Amino acid sequence: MGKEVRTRFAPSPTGWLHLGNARTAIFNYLFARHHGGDLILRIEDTDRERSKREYEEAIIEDLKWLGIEWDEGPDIGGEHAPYRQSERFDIYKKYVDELLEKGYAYRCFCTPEELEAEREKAKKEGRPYRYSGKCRNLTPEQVEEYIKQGKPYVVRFRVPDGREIVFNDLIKGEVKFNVNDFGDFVIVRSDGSPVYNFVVVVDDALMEITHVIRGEDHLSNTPKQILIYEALGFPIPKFAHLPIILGEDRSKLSKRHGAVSVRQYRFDGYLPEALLNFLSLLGWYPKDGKEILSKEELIERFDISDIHNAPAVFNKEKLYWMNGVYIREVLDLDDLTRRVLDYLKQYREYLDKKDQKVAEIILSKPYEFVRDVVSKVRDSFFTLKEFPKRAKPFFVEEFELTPDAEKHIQKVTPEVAKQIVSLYLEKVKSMETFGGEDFKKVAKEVAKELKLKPGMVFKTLRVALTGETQGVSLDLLVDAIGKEAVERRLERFLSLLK
RNA sequence: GCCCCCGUCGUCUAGCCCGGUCUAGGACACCGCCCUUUCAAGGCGGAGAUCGCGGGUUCAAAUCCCGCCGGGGGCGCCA
Repeated sequence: MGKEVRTRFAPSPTGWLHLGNARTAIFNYLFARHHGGDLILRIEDTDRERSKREYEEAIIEDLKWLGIEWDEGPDIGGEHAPYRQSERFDIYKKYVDELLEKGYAYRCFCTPEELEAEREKAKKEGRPYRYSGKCRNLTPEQVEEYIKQGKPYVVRFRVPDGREIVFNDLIKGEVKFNVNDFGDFVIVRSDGSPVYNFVVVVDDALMEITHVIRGEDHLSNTPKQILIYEALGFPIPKFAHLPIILGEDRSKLSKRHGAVSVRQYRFDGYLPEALLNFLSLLGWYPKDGKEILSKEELIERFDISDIHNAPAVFNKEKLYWMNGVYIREVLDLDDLTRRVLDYLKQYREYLDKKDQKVAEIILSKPYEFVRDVVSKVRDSFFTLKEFPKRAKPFFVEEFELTPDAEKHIQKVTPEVAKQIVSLYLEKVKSMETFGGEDFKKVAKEVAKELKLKPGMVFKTLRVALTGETQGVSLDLLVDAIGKEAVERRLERFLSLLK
């Protein structure tokens, strides 16, 4: 109670968690934690048509996955429960009654058709549409009569004439609106359900939210909300409107731009730490310029006044790079290995057919072996999804030659390839032990004895051992799979040549 | 149409509030070289922004003022 900072994230469960909303959640989280305050999760499901419980669950799961923690919410409760707006209708009703009683709101019996006509007319005359105020001054008797007749009605907020609303946005600075730019707006629908602009105010006030941090698309709603705060006698919180995230074509990021949900990135093998880090840097930058930051470092450095106020284009290339940094530099080996394994277990279906097979093999191998492979290839894959492709040579012995590999064999001629591989195999067999450090030495011997360029020998051996013309260092591969596997593969390759 | 927000390399941004140290710094992407059996990673270097445009103010402007242009968001019984 009475914490100095309380923020909230209030998604509506009409789809998966969108990157833009995720960033809003992150900023609310960072801000709250930086100030030792609380974050409240509230579900805005007043739109019964579009809200779905499964989306709510998905959003909660994605938020948790990202590493965001809240102190009160529908899943954990709290002293301001319930946290789903659909369960708070009684509360809203009380405040609607209060507004009605005090004259701040009134019942409007206009039909959708009438309103549509008003809108048309305004458009034709080239002036901005505003509700005419037709029902503004109905007498109590008229209202009673209409109600008795069973006429449906909405409740509208009575907007005072000519008021200028000024507020100091934490990001935008001083913002002014003239209340005449919008007419008396609806706060309760004809089906009795209250509308967003009204319920946010009631909830934010009752939940003692001190800082409302949300997307810039809500900026023009703010004056309406301030009017309601005032009418209800609630203290007005501080507002901070985040610049929105744009797609490559500089329009608001949406499905058209491809993957825009947190979940999609998860399926694509992104790490939550990387996504959190990246999203934090969209419109905000730490003073010391450090880009790779843990959650704790982000919390420590986060300062809302450093938020850039121009919209930011979502640059997936950089996210991709950053994910790679987390894979090769940030996570410790066991952690990384665990994540690779978990990913393959859970999201195998998102891999190519070929990679799915590789994934199965990987999952069948002992943990230590997989970890060893991960340590050897971690600087060459950028998403978890790419691991099977990169690690394939370590796991698959019955491979086919890629077109490039095929071409290479034709180029050196199958005869010479056979010579190289046979001689190499012979040498390996004659050795007591054969490890990564021997690989190069023996290859050079072979090149010398056959009077061939070392490069050609190496490439041929690569094809013989992996079926590919490029990939991990062969000494690392040999180290991991061991002498016997090398012999098996070389023999198999020779048999393939026949 | 009306209201509001925004405008530094292709992109994310530092600097702008408190004019000079900015011949505008960093990161991603791009190009080259090095390392290397290949790819990747890594190291080094390069190219890339007359700070949207035009006027002022000033000895001096990315930084202050004005106008314009451009981009975006909002104008619902959606949130």
